[in-house]
Amino acid sequence: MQAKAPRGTFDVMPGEIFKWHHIEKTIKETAEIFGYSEIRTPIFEHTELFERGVGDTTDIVSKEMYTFKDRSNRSLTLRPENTASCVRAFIEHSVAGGILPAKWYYLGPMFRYDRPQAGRYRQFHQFGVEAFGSNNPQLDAEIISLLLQILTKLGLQDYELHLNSVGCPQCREVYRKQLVGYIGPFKDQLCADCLARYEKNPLRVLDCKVPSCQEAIAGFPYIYDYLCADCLEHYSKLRNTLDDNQIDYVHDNQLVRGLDYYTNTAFEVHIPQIGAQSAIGGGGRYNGLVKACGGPNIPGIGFAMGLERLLLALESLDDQQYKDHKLDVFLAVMDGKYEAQSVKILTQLRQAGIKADKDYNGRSGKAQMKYADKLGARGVILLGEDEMRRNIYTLRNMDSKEQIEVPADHLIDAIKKFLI
RNA sequence: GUGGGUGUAGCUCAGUUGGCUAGAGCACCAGAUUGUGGCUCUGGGGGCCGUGGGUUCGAGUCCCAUCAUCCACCCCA
Repeated sequence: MQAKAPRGTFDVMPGEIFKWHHIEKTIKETAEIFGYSEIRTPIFEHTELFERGVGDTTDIVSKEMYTFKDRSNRSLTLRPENTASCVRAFIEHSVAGGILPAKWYYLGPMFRYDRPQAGRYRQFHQFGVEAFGSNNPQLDAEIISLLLQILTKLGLQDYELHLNSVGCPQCREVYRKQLVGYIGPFKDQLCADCLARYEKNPLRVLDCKVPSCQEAIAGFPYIYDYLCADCLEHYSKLRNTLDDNQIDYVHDNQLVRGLDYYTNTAFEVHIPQIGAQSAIGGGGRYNGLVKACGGPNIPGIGFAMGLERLLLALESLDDQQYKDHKLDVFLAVMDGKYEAQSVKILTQLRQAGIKADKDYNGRSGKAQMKYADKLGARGVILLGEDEMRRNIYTLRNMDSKEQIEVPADHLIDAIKKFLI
């Protein structure tokens, strides 16, 4: 039995949790300003949901899922992402029969069996949004804008937005056939990975980083050159909307997302400083997904954002601004015979909503002062022989060192006036 | 799944060509005259030297394996 969290997982200890609270709060507030409501789906789902919803040729499904059998021999899988679950919930609860678009957000842990490295964990956390029931490119722009606004609110400036369109099944099929024809003669120049991509998902050969592959495919057309009239219009409307709203982006012909269900808009936001895993968020349109999962023919769009990566990017920022005094007052008991009395006072303070604590380890008076200081107390209440006899308390302000005596009956008011 | 780096106290690290009871700083605890914090000084607790083998009179130091961790590939958040 070793005390060690499993590989690729980690604890967020109490001293660090304020960072998480801060980004979670910012994220939720922003999503709600944009009109998105939280949805919580199960941490595990039927394995089949991910196989169909994510695509069984993807790396995620083919080699990264935590899949297990339950006691009734059902095959279940810890969610590797949350879009498939949202689609399932959308269908299961017949949301399409209500007001559309349905605008949802989620926040929670995801699981992928990957080799850990900077910004990549086996249990990691994503924030994401999904909007079902509109194909309006303004909605694509809204989603991108939401993602960027969160980054801005958190104080992150140095991000890059990459944008592309992967077309619809019709124009992509035309392009795919052309591309296969182009690549065919150069097959022997491709790396082993690209040879596999050539068979399964030839578009992905385009963003291979192996130099020999890049040489082999140099000059080949991109999907952009094959977009049909509708897809091209969708893409230019999106770009116009972004331009109108001063959102900078880079058109990236090589941005081809790994998940099978994407149509039209694809985007990624990178923060290069955080390492090789620099994609802090990414997403796109998935107009065929709801139908593919057995629902009505309803379009959708969404993105996901990695919270650990967000934290990495935020690490350079000043921590202090998020920290607060942990305690309003510390109750220092200078004489052991008043221990019982101190517990009663503590109870009153806490009932009055004052953040208060005391020593439980028999510290001396001096040590209690040190302890109060380390706990970040604004003030200390001194309780000893003198105070008990005169029915008062001594109140010390830890910042100003000022000390006053207050009648026992007025303790709560005095604390609020003197310290808070 | 592949490659490289690293594993010594809670944390950051020293530890000379293998050789006495394994060290420092920070952190923690206790003192520095009687009921008072941050600075300073003094003292103290705490180490299967990642784990398991091997070489040797002798291994923290060398060799092998294994695990973990970090970084990169891959993929992605």
